[in-house]
This record gives sequence, structure tokens and C-alpha cells, in this order.
Amino acid sequence: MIKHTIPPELNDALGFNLYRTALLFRKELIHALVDYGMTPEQWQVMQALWSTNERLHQNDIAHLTLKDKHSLSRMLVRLERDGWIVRQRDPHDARAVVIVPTEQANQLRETVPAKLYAHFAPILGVLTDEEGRQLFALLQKLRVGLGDDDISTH
Amino acid sequence: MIKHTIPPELNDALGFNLYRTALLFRKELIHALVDYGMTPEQWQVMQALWSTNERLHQNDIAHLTLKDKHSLSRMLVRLERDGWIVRQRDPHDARAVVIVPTEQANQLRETVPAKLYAHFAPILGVLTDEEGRQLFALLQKLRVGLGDDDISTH
DNA sequence: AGCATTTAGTTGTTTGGACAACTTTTGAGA
DNA sequence: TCTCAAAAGTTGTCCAAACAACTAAATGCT
Repeated sequence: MIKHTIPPELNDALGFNLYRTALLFRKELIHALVDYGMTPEQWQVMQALWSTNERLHQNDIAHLTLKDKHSLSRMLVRLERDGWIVRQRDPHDARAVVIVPTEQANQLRETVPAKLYAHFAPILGVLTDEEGRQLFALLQKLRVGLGDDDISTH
Repeated sequence: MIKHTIPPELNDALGFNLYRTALLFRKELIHALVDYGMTPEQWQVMQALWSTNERLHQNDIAHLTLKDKHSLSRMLVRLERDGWIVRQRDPHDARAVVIVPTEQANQLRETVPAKLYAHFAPILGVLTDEEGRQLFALLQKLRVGLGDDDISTH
């Protein structure tokens, strides 16, 4: 792959801008999700679970979400405590735990995405369709540079 | 401002992509900074300090970095403990604390940016100059949508 | 001047990220 | 088959974000 050379000022500014945009985006997501009793990180885990019909192990979820197994382990304790998932021992591997979303969680799946769309539509509306697609493509490309192994997802 | 309507799939995918790119970027920054004993968040605070010649109050830094005063208060305790800053009582306002970078910190300022540039050059090199500028502009635009009051910075 | 409001910062609690050390089970090689 | 390394999770520690409750000083209003 051809490596270009981005000038130092742009290097700085891009990182700053990316960091800051993501921070603001997360803050929005917090407020969009708070009514459902869920954090952005928890929502992200649930989306990973819903992204496949497989019965996922904790390791699988950690990989899908870029979280490490330590943090995820404790997140799953809270998700189970709050009734979003159940953990089942894997009958084929006594070490492993299979994570299954509950009915309560599956109901969120029906309603929340539309609410999130409504929340973010005016925000993302500052971009035209074309700009949105460009931004998507550029971020995707940057993810490759950042060594994301799992570029296919979304 | 004209609001366009981005379709739901792109809405989802943009958020996902932004979140994920920022996560990966932060992980890189952790590794790029670990040799200097500094975290990305601490580096961000130091950059805010260096971005002006003013003697900043904690509130100013919180505003510049989008951090809340609670987290920042504790971050500054650690930054002082590790010798990067000193906190001085403001003679004009007995409530306020003025934050001043130490000589030790100012030395980092001389050397680290070049190291960071070297670290990120190959990563950002997957984008052409033109693409880098586009990405910058699109993120900037999105930040407006996200209600960033301080768009001028960088 | 006196009192209420606002402002600057700290402390407590919960959630989450990074990394090290640990337990248990699996699997692979001699 | 036996042993030993790898894999799946948990627990502990520190750093940081979000939000509530608090202290103390400054401001503003009458």
C-alpha cells in the first residue's frame, strides 16, 4: 500500500478533530440512551450480540467491540445484573461462557434504533448525503491505517 | 442552516465508524505516549495549557478539553503529583487555582510532538493529502452539528 | 452593609479502559 | 498417557468520565 505523507499540522489537527468529534458524539449518545437505562458501551455490546445469530463467547464480543476481556467481564456482570443478558456455561467447553440477550433486551432492539435515528438525524443533517458517504469512506480508510482487522463490520 | 436527511443505515454506520476509529486512534496514542509516562488525556490537558500564554484556571482547561471539572480536578492532582504542573492560588480570586506547566513538562513539549508525528505518519499515510484535508473538513462540519462551541481551536 | 446567588473547586459513587496476575480447562506434543 | 503450553474468564489496581452533593469565596441586589 502506498503511504503518503501528511504534513505535521494536519497530523495534529486530524487527531485533535477526530478525538473531539468522537467525544461529542459519545456525549450525545449518553443522552439519547439514558431513558432506556443503557450506556453507549452497553449498547455497543448489545449490538455486537445482535449482529449475529451465533451464541457468542465473551472473547468473541471482546473482539467485535475492541474491548479487552477484563473490562468486558465486568461489563457483562452489570448487563446481567440489569437483566439485559444471561450467561450460560458452554456445554462443549467448561471454560467458556455463552452470552444470550434477554427478552427485555430484544424489546429494546425493536424500539430504540428509531429513537436514536430521530435523535441524530438533525445532528448528522449538517452533512449532505454525499458528505456523509465521503466521511464514512474516509473513516473506513483510516481504520485500515489503524490496523483494524475487522473492516467488514458495517 | 440547511438540514439534510441522512438515511438510517448511514446514520448507524457513521456513528459506528466514528466511534471505532476514535477508539483505535486512542489506543495508538496510548502506545505512542507510554514512554513519556503520559496518558492521552494528560497530553490533551498539557496541550490545552500550551495553546495559550494565559495563566489558565481549571474551568478554562475543562472548557478547552470538554472535560468536566470533577474529572479534571482529579486529573490535575495526578499531573501535579507526577511533576507536570503546579497549582497556584490565584491572588485575585481566592476560589480559583492557576495551573502552570513545569519545566519538566516544557521539555516534553520540545521533543514529543516530533515523536508523535513519526508514530502517526505511516498510519495517516493511508490517506492522501487531499483526503486528509477532506476528512478534517468533514469532521469539523460534524462538530458544528454536535454543538461544539469552540470550533476555532485548530 | 447584609443577604442571596453564582462561581471555583473538591469529594463520593458508578461505569468503563488498560494491564498484570491468577485459576481452571483444553489441547497438543513427546 | 502424561505433561505442559495455550485459551477463557476473573480479580486487583490505576486512570478517567459522568453526575450529585458539598465548601468556600465572590458578586450582585436591595
